[in-house]
Amino acid sequence: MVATMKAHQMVLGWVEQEIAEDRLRIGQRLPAERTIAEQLQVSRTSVREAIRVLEAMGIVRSGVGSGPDAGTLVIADPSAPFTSAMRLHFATSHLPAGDIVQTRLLLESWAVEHADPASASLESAHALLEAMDEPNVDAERFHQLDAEFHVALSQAAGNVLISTMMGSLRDAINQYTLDLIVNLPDWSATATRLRAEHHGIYDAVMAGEARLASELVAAHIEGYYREAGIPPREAAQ
Amino acid sequence: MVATMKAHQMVLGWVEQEIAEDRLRIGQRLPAERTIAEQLQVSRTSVREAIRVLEAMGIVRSGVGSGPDAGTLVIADPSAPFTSAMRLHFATSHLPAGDIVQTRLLLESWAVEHADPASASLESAHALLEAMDEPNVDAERFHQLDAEFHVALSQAAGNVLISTMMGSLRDAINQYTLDLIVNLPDWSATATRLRAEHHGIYDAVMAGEARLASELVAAHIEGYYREAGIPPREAAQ
DNA sequence: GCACATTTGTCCGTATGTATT
DNA sequence: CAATACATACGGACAAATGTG
Repeated sequence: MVATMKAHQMVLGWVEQEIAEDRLRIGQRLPAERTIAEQLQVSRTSVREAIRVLEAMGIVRSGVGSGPDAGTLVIADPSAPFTSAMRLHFATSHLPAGDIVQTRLLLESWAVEHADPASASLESAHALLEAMDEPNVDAERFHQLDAEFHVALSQAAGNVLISTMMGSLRDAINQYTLDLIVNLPDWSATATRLRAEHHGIYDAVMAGEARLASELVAAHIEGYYREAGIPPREAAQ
Repeated sequence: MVATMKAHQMVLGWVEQEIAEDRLRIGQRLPAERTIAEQLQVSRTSVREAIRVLEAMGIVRSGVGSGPDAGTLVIADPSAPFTSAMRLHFATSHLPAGDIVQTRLLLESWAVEHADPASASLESAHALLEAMDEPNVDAERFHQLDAEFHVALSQAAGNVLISTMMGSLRDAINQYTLDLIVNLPDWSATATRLRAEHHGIYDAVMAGEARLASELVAAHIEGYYREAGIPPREAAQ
């Protein structure tokens, strides 16, 4: 069992154990690659492969040179694995766009319903609303602000997992939706509608109208994707 | 930009492009590591690092030798990145158990509410029910069957993303909950209750009582974790 | 059964770039 | 301006697995 385990997986297991038993905390640095290699009796190549995987998972970050930003240190970026992996799986066409939209709908309507009106992230949401209200934003810029608005909104519920997933899902189909949105017949009319809906959602959240906010955001997302041509599988919630 | 990009990321980008443009499909093999290295003008080490990352993402699988199981071939296992990354992030203590439970509750109650009574996965769910009804299953075995039952149940809604996430979330806190369950004062009584609740949920799904099934499963999960000592942040749904 | 080719797995040595001291 | 520490990257070499002739 242990003998047949690949060398880099041994390193992965070692790091996981070190973290689980609190010998490695966030912000701390891993030993140098050569040191780990010697300790675990594997080659540096294997250590590097493991570090690459951990990097992709958002568990560590490595930098060259010396000093505070150098070496390999433990971080906590839960969004990293979701975003990149989701994009690739979506590309394989084995993850239907409809499933992604449906999931995003579920997560976001929940998040909005459970948002805390006093949350700081709602302040950034408001700032993004104002930025989108500028008359001279183009479709692409609007789309980006739109994405940030939805993420900020969903952070107000205080569940890092849900807001992280939400953001990653949107990223995964970002290009997909953008391609369709910029080709809309009447972008100006669509933008006006989206602005009004955003304000309606934001106001409902701030007023503590949880149920209404949830319904508004669901309708907003459904309309958005229906216009973009992604078939909504069924109404979530 | 391109010049400063790390060598293995170039390989990752290349693979993603190959997949996105449909030159690389599921089941197909990547060129040999040395071939890729030569094509992209990077070292074999860099190619291997990229393959390790893709492997962790559940995008490829590599085997030694020659033949059908050899080489590096494209697969589609969306659960891989979730399960492993979730476990590690949970270990860093920057992903609260309450958030995980809350998310699982949301996903599973949705899945049950949207389950198709005619789905094949409900047949396996029924088989698992019967296995759990055996009087001589121990706590650990019961726990494992329990986990499989919930996954099978959530697959009946037909959204691969949601059932995958659901399963991974349960995996991430699997050990956590198991440790507490096996130390229950009266395991026998708990098992009896869980059995009854499982049957209730299953029957409601089969009868098309979506709303009821959803409420039952929510109560079931909440009770389960309350007993295990994880503070439920708030009722989801 | 045996030699051979192919391909991943693993390791080592070495050179380079970066940043602190 | 060195010396040091570290990740990055490359190429060569051999082992192990799995087929084919």
